[in-house]
Amino acid sequence: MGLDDRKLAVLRAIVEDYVATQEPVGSKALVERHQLGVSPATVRNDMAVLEEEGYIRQPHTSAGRVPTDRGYRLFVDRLSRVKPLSPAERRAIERFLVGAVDLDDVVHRTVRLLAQLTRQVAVVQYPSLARSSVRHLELVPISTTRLMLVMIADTGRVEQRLVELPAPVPADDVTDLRRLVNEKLVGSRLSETPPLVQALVDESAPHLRGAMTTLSTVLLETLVERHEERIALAGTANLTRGGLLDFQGSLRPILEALEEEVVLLKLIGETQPSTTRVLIGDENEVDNLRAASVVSTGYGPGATIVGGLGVLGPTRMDYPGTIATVRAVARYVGDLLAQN
Amino acid sequence: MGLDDRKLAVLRAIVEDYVATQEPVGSKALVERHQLGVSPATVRNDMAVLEEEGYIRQPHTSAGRVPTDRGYRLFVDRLSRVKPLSPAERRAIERFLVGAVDLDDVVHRTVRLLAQLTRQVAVVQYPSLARSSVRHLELVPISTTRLMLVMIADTGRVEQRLVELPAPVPADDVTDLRRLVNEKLVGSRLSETPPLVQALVDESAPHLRGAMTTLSTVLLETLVERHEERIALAGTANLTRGGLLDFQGSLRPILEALEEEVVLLKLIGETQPSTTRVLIGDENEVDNLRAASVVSTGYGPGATIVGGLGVLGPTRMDYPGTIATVRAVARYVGDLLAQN
DNA sequence: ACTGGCACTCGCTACAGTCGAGTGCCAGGC
DNA sequence: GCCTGGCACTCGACTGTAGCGAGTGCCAGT
Repeated sequence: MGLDDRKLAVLRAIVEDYVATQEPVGSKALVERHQLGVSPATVRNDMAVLEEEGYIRQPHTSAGRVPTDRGYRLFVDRLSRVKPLSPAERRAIERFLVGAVDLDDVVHRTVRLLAQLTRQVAVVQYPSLARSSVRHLELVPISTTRLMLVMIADTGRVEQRLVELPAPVPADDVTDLRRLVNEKLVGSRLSETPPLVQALVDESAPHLRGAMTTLSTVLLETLVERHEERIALAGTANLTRGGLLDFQGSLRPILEALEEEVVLLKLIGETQPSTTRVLIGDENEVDNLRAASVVSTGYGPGATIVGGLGVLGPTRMDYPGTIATVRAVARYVGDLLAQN
Repeated sequence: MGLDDRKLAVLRAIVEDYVATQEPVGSKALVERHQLGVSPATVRNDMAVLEEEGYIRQPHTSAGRVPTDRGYRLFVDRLSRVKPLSPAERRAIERFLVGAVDLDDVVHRTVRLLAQLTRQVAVVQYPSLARSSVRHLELVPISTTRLMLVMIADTGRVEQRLVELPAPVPADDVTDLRRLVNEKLVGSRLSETPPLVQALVDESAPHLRGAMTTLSTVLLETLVERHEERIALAGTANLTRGGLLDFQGSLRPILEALEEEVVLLKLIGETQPSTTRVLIGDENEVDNLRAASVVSTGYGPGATIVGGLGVLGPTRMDYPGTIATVRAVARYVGDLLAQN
């Protein structure tokens, strides 16, 4: 792969121009707009090599070049520096997140902020229950055979679920149940809960066992499992920028994918390390999103990660800028959670 | 306005054909597909009158006719009967809603069901807090100066909010606060709450007054006000059916409108009587939605209404079918809530 | 190894011509 | 008086042709 420095510079120039203009870029325009110090003919030769290597391609024989997914990949990995945020953006972030009163509020503000700053579709995962620990469990009697189970996590997340008891349970027993589950479970991570919950059932007094069993089932089935991951979404209207040129003319598959929580979680929820993840076009496992790119990262108080957030846009996006924004927002949100 | 029966029949035929084919309909095709018993020439004369009255129009001089918003309005008001649901649809509704475990679950299932059946964008408002009454209020101490206020409404809705207390409050006082707010507020409608809450502050013992004041503020400000209305949305991908022919080629304004909760509430939240409301194109107050129609209705246990639900689609939609589906789903959801 | 020149490709636009669906109008018939 | 068949007309959709120009690949020359 004889990709000398100049060829890389050419690739970078192509990506930058194409992202800016949304039009295939030719050799002549390239030398005019960037100081490459060589003639169009030379650039053409370089382009031929780049095309052969699969970094760029020609939409039509007589058109300029367009980066391929592979080209964007190389650009992101080796040719771009993360743009520092403008002071204006910095201020926007701070102003937007100050005054959040609630976890719900934080998440909603964040997703809107992210959509607005990047001008793309923003996705924010609520702090994952699997990565939270229990701060408090509350049992509220609704009737003699129904309880409302409310779980408050240390991340501020609150989940509730109706529990149908197999038999009527008197108020005193509810008090006992409440005390028991709190004694055993408060402070423990939900992902490590199953054995604890089992022990809870085994150790409870006979007259509580029936209620405790259904209670534990609900806890395990609905609160611990992935099913209860939550997602906030904003900025879908941004998909229509670039008037159907992006996404090869059909928003349909994208919108469909965005309606599936499972898909969204896959996109932004699997961020383990604190690095920012960039998925470009094809690299995406979801078929519907092969015309899109995703920039995502984890967030959380301090160094721990409790959830993911990111944005989705056309492969033709401003990667350095987007990456910088996503990171910055994640950091601010993490700080906000840390104060909690 | 000399709109005799035949002219109305012609209008009905035009609407039905246009909705089915999505193409301007001409006089010849009309007499072929409907038994009007007259010749194309006669139909043409009728069409000329209908056009003069503003019920239909010609997109181009040499094209067929297309209904105007006014034409759809007349069609909906006087020319269509509500289609009975097919047994298949009936079954789909039942199957879909059975097994809902939670209010959240009910709402999510409902909105997806509605989107799927009507093949349009579905919107479901959570039971309005203003129309609910308090079943229980729970105060969970997070720290000495922070409480989590959890409100459970009789509609099954659960809202929580963090309360920052002005001064540390010992556990015993929290118990007192909990008892007081529950004694006073349980059973009352939230819309009628303000005086009760005020009384609560006035009557509380001096050492509780500070905490009670902020508590009441939170109750009033965030739980009672419109701000806390919630909305579920599904089926945005359906906007892309009809490949950009609907919505005059731009989804942008629609998607923007759908991101604004306030707008959605205006659309479906203002349903007072139990009748189904149909807003066609221009009739809509939201500028962004002047190319769309909305069919909405209220739902609730029995005859009371606790929230709204509906669908949004192109003005060119199957009104009778959509109206029938929306009504049926609303009724089923109401029944489901009544069982609660 | 780079550059200028040149022939070539091919999409885009404009233009002319044809086709046909659909209309409006009018004279004639029930 | 209302309906009908006929006829001339309009105009969008489609087709084919031609010219333009951006952009390329290649080659010979420095």
